[in-house]
Amino acid sequence: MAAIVTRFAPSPTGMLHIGGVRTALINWLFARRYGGCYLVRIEDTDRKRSTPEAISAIEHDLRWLDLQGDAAIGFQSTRLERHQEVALQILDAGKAYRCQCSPEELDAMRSEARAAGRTRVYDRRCREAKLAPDTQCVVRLKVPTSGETVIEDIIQGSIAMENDHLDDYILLRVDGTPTYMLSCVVDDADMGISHVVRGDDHINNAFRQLQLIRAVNFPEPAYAHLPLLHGDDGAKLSKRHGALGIAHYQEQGYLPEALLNYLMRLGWGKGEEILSLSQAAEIFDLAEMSKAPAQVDFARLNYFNAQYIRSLADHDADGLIDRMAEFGHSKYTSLQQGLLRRGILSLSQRTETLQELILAAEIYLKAPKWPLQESKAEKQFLSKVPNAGLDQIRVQCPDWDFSNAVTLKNHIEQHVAKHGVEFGQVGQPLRIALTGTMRAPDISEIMHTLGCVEVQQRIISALEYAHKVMKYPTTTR
RNA sequence: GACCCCAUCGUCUAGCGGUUAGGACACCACCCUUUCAAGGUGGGAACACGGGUUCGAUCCCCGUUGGGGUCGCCA
Repeated sequence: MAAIVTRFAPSPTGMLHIGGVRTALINWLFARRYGGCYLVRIEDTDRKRSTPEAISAIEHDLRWLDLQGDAAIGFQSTRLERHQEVALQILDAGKAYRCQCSPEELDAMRSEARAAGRTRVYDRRCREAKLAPDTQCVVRLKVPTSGETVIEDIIQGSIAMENDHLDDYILLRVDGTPTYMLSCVVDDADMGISHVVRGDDHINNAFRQLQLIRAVNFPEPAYAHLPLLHGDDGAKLSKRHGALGIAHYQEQGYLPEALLNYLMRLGWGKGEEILSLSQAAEIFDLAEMSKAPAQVDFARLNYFNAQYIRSLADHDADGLIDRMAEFGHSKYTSLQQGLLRRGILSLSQRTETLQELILAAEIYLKAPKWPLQESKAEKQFLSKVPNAGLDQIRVQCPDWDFSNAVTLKNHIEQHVAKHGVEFGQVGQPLRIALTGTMRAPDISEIMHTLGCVEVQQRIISALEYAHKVMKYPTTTR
């Protein structure tokens, strides 16, 4: 078999959305599976609609996802002359012709065709006119008027289309620039693309592109048309869903590998659900993909992201902390890093995104500010603090072993037993004194993470506040 | 409207003629428990419909319905 070469070919007319990323990912996966090459090409032949902002956004997004392609990103606009050359070649061969129909005439044909229930719009009136090169006109491809074109699509199976339903579509515009149909086919051929893997909104293009490929005798690529993704409301997903731009997911604190893992599982169910890209690349195949469209489900995406965050916290805490710093555009001091290293695992069990993780980590990086933001927590604290003996804990701290949470738990349990109360009567106010919130990790976990000195200081601050508002004694002395 | 495609729990999926239709997310209950989680156990929940083919259809064929895509001098 010839070398496998795939490509992802976004047009820079807007944000890269989740559907486009999935297409890129599938291209990547397939190329990797068969030791092939995955390329990226920007389809910017429409210079009116392509923007430099969109191009840099796409480059940024692909870099974030690490789906940049195995060679430098190509730009279709740089290959104008080659596209024109091929068009002229087809023209010379008599397989294309000049057409001078105006947009107005075409509009008329369009409504006529629609009214008549015809798929083909253009009535081919210039087909045999043999217009001179100097007249203002476009170049159209002569599509066979009979027979049918069959695509053996790797995902969709065999799809047939009657040639008479196909238009003599435009290759070169009036201004001489190539259309997408032309440049796509030429670039695919010149880049040696063996497998065209794209959204199934391109199925109809495949029939038409095949006519062009045959007209110029390019090798025919294999096709695989992916069913499109739908939004969670069942509506179609598109560039117009601004909120679904990939940058949005990055800003929310999703991990690219989690997003990709989630996306990979839409339409492909082989192997374990949580599968790294390299694991997936070992077993992936296009033929196994579902023909049915899938809806994106953010709850499920969150689950995948949470799994990745937890696994990172468990196996590569420093790596995760680095990513938190990067995400928050901040740099942690070595003291803070130490705190995070100790606390990250239990924090990760209650967060789904980097953003949430950073927020949750504040309990270790910042002492609670009294009065508390969380008034319910403050009420809870004030009501239980008189019987909790927090100051005794503070005094005993230096004698306790802070090196791990298990021994700390024993110390606290002994303290609780001495007081003859329920654990919660001490644990609750202590947790709030230490973190300022009721939603926090295990109390001994918190103390272990914070360390003796910080625990003492936070207890003092909390008791001072209690004293201030309810004349509660700050020390046992 | 014409053409093309699709159809298993709410969602993502497994299934490739004979299964108690499996798993995951979400949801509910219980357990664990010092809060919040995580974890564990259990539960409800699906083959769109109608015809065939067959001893037997979720699976094969044909319709219907529903959904999607395309119909640009956009890509």
